[in-house]
Amino acid sequence: MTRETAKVSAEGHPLGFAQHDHSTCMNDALAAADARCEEDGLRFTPVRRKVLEILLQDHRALGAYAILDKLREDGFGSQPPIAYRALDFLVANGLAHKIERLNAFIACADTNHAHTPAFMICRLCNAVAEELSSSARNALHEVARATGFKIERTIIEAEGICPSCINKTES
Amino acid sequence: MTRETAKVSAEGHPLGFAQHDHSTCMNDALAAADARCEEDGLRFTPVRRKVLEILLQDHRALGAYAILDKLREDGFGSQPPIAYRALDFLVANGLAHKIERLNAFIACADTNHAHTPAFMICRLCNAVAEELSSSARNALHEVARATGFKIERTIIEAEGICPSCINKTES
DNA sequence: AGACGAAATGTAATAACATGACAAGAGAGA
DNA sequence: TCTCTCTTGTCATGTTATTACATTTCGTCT
Repeated sequence: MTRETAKVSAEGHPLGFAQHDHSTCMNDALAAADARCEEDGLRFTPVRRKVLEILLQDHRALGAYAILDKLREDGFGSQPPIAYRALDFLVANGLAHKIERLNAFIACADTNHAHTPAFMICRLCNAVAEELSSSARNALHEVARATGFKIERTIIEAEGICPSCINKTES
Repeated sequence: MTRETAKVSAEGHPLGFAQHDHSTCMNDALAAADARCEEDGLRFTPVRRKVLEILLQDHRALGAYAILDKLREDGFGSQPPIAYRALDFLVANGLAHKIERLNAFIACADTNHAHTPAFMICRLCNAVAEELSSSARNALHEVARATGFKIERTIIEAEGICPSCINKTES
């Protein structure tokens, strides 16, 4: 996987590797974010909203600098901290996630619950699926409890090939 | 956690957060690596061996540039690819692991088995414990199978506070 | 409304992490 | 020895992330 394809890959079905109504999903997510920020007294400022829009629009993991490019196009500031601060806010409040394997960010697929999901990353099409229930996290917590380690955050990512890419290579 | 402490932190008990006989553990690991490379027809060259020694010596996660500094001190080349190539070799052959959360590398704590362990990362002392059995990985594989996703690599890391740092903050 | 403190933003500079490209050297087998 | 492959040395560059500080915006108190 080159860095280039990581940034501009044109394929894949990120939301659980399944097709969906994109404009609806975007509007819903933004509305949910509005409601959530309102409720929690968070300031959902223009940059923050814009970054979330960008992430939702692309619907895949995006590097901070890719986001920064889009911000610039839309007349926002273009220095790295602009993007990183907005991303910090979104991640801190569960509206987006960081994919450590890719050093990239993705909009949260389920704003309704606080969660630390698992991710499945396709190395061919760069689609990223968010796995919400994740029994893996529970398993990890059990191990930690046995060790006396206090978990504050879990990072669970699987890298491999998504169903749709498996089909393509088989044919 | 600053980048500085990440590089030179002086405390912590990385091997499962437990104390151990360090020189023995280092010699054993190097001997095991020698044997393993011999067996598999791998070229365990001086740079590669040196990088493994550095990782074993520090016994914690080390960034590529920290390793590079030590290589330079020992008369090896000092350009980034020197370190990255050796690290690639070690990681590819299970002699070291990359901690994605830290963009850093750590010597493998159990060279005898091929494995993809889980890691517990203390954000106070930067100790990293390797968890070998990891039922979390099994759970992840089950989820993937249900989805039709083909896992090639798993990344399971927990960030939090290790037992010894919990004790310190309590007192 | 005016003053104040906290939070957020704008901007420059720099640090930290990682790869590409190509030349030169070392080892294994014909 | 020739040659092919793997490894190393080196320069250059690309990518990701933070520090520091000035400025603005926003809520709140009076």
